[in-house]
Amino acid sequence: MTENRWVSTIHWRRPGQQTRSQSTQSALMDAAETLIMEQGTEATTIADIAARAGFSVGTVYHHFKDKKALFLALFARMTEEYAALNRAASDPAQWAGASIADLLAGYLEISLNAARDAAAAKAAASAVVADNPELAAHYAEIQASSRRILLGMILDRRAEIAHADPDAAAAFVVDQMAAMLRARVDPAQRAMALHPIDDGTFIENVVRMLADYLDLRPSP
Amino acid sequence: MTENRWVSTIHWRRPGQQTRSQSTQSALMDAAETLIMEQGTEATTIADIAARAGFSVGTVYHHFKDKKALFLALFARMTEEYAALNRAASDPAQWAGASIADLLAGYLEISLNAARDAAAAKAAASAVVADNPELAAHYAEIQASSRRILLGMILDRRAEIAHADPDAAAAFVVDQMAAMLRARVDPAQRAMALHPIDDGTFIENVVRMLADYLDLRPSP
DNA sequence: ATTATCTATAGATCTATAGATAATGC
DNA sequence: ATTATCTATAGATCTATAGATAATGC
Repeated sequence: MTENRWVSTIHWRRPGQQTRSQSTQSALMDAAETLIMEQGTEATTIADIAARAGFSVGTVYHHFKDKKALFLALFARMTEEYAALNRAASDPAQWAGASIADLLAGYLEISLNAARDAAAAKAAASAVVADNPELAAHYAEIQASSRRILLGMILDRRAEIAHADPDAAAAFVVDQMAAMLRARVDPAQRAMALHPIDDGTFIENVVRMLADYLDLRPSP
Repeated sequence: MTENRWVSTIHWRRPGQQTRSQSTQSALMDAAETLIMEQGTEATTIADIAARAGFSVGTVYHHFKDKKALFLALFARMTEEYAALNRAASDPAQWAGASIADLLAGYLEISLNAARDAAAAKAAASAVVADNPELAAHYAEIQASSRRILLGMILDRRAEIAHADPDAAAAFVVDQMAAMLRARVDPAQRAMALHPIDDGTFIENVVRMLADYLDLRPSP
């Protein structure tokens, strides 16, 4: 084994070195992601992952130091995708002229789309975090940062808020919106809904509820 | 081994037969519950459970047919406790004279208290359900039934609702309240909150938000 | 006598590695 | 020549059982 084949903190193969093998790594990670979502982390064996991706057990260990390294790589991949989405969505220029209600609706729409596209990645990342408490803080911070950005953009439009305590009300609204979004996106929670509605209706009504609470009025 | 020692569908020891051994069963189940919450179902071994409860591996198998039976027993125990709480809380007599806002606040308060008391049981039950998809429907139904009862009680007071579509609005409100409650109770989600508030403030503001959405007015 | 518990272990998995073979790069 | 892959397997766990011993019940 060559030196420095594994980045020490996040033990997977340094990307870009062997372009040829990257598709194998992706295939293994995709397989792991799907299997974790189907049956959880512990029940997902290396042999399972190899078979699902169409490789052998040895190949998995050629690309990843051990099982944990593969799972950490999965977490890092999901994290990066999320951060990229976040950067794109929180570009202030994109929201010039938008009202608070526009911001809320936009956040909900972007999040619902992302959740649909990256359902497997998110579910797998959650499962990995559950088994690796050392990641929990980082994961929480990633989630919180996107909300903090939204909160900042809302508070830039504080003049629209007629609620007696705009700062507390805005933070409350962002937290509760996140809770409603989470329940909407989590299949287990969604199965318990009394009243199935489509995404458009969901967004519309959540925004109305939050806007009423903030007591929004057109900015001067 | 005697015949019929295990109830076939839910494979654990028929209760009441050997009163003497029930405390052992409870101790094993309590240990399993704690361990599952700490490290998940797969990582929790029979040896772990036995050691935590102060018994040997053989004892676990004397009381439970296999690992799955122990987990199903845990699920059933939590289910029964939840159903009992539900029966108590949904007694219409208890809510005579209550407004819709009172109902919402009451539901939130009861749920928060129950969640605090039964955090381990709920977390363990969720983990068990995640590994046993055949339970998911039953679990969802249990959760949904408590919401359905609440919805029924709200609709009995339909006259208070000035929203254009009282039925849809009430169902939406109950679903979103459940989402906010869930986020409040789940430690992982709670860690991401931007704005930490105490239970009383949480209840007060959620009720205000939901009441505004329903556009409640005093019943005639 | 019957039930509860313990000790010891067989059998089944699963992780990770060693060593051989096939595919690419210079 | 170097990297990717496969096959085969050692070593570590973990589940579940068999058989012996201790504790209770009649």
